[in-house]
Amino acid sequence: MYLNINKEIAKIFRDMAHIYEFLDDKFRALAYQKAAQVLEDLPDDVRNYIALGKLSEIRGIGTHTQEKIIEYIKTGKIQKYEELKKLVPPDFLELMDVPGFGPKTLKRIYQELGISTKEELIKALKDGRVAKLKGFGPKKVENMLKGLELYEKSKERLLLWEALNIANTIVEKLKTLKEIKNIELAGSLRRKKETIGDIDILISCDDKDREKVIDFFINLEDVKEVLAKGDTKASVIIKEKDRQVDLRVLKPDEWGSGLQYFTGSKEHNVHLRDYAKSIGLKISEYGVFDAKTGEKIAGDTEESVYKAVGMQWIPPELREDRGEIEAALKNSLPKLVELSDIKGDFHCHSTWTDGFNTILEIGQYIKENFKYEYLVITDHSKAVRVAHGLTEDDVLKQIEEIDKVNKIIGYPLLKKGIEVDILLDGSLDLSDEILSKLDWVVASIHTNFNRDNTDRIIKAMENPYVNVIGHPTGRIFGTREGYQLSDEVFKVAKETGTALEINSQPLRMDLPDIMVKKAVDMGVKLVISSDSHSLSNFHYIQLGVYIARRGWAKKEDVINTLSWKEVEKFVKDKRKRFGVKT
DNA sequence: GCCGTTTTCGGCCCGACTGTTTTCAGTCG
Repeated sequence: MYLNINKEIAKIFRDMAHIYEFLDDKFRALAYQKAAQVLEDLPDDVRNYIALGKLSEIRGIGTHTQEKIIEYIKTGKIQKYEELKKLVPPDFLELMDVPGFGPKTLKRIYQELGISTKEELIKALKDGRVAKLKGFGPKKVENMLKGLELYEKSKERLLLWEALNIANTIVEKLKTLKEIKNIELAGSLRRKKETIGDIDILISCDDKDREKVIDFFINLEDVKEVLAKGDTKASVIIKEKDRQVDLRVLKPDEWGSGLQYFTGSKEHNVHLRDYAKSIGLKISEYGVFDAKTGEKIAGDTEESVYKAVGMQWIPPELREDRGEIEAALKNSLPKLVELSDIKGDFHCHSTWTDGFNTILEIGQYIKENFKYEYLVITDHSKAVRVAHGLTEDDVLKQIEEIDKVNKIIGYPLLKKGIEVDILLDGSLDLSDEILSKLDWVVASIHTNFNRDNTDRIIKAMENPYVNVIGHPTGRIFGTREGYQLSDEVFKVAKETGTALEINSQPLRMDLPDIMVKKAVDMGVKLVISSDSHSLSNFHYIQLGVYIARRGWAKKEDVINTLSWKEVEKFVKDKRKRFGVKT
């Protein structure tokens, strides 16, 4: 059985794109690249789209790519791909991702030197054979070797939370320079993608101040090595995690178009510029121009850039070419949820199980550092032995403890909850009687990840006391990929009035953005949770908000934006639905 | 191979940089 068929086919399409590039058929390459992207962005198994006849409706998938997808599902392979593979040495497909290794370069090395493996190629680069080819030289060869090193390094991407912290430290230092007029993170960091390659910082200042600003940047104590320094750009490697940080300096009147361009994504920019072209405009990092007269129409702010092409300003988190351009044209972009909308947190652990802080410490910390109306304490239940999960008796005792702490705090900030375990058969490891005494119940899977868990999750959602499914896909970066959530899960969530969690732990970020979008589209409610195990963890909630925004979530989609009274209604409504007395 | 934004055929983002060239191809973001 296929573990993740969307990704498998996307991988093949990416390979095919590479092969077509190699064969100098760049537009066909583009088409396969796009189709691969679309497949990876699908929140659901591609077979379900086919069953509903909706696959070819998606922009980027046409009759021929659809046929090939169906062929793969039926036969486990794509004939055309098998044929194409014979035309390119297998190592070269990977090599095309290496900086400095374009299709033209590789093709000539293959044809003129008869080289077909990565190993041979490295040897030929080093012994001077490549440098002797016409149009090649020592510098190019040097850059290719450097590219190989960079490629190995860039395979390890930073998690968003780490990257944000590193970048913000530098931004704060830069902000102390009064010459800087604007400063923003750019690239995938500004879009809040799950993982980040390079850190891009954008600033604007007067021309005369450029040198001073760039010098200040490359002389920061965080900098380990300066890679490049020019008039408009500097690249450094910083001490922390040996990461590359690029600083780009813009002119103040090009701030908007520059920021727009450097924020990306590439796909978003291509689509945007393509559209602009169709209405007689031209967009570049220097501004929006009339294509005929060359007259500059906009560019000082990002708003002006989008406005010039008749669109709403698009929040960076949406700029992935997943329909935001069409929506912005129709003035129908959602108003995304914001951190300031969040009134409470629904998932955290105390010293009663595997948390580092007592309930009192947690309560006092939240009172001092957050403007929350409520925080639900949700320790583990007994099945999670490694965390000393709570028994029925423990739960009753903890309820008393929370009442005591609330008295000390002065108001009922802390609510009584549990992270109850979903067992292999989908039943829960605490009785309904105990669950009924709690304000809020998170149900999570902590065992048997390597199976389709649809049945377990659905059974848990059909329990009247379960309010949200914790970390729904079970993924952990670098450890487990997580299971797919079938359509059925979203349907039953909607029907039963059960929410899905956006777990904000940096290693989880679970739900992933594309599934958040699916939940939003299907009317399933979301809960953003820090899943804190220590006081500093509570700040992860910001990360969850970013993910929610990348999934197009509005305030109304997120339970944390409700007052506690409204949360209680959400809980009661579900119990009523199942005919339970409340 | 895809798509329809006064197109169902004829396009497919834009500009900078680099290294190799005597005017530009290849690559990148």
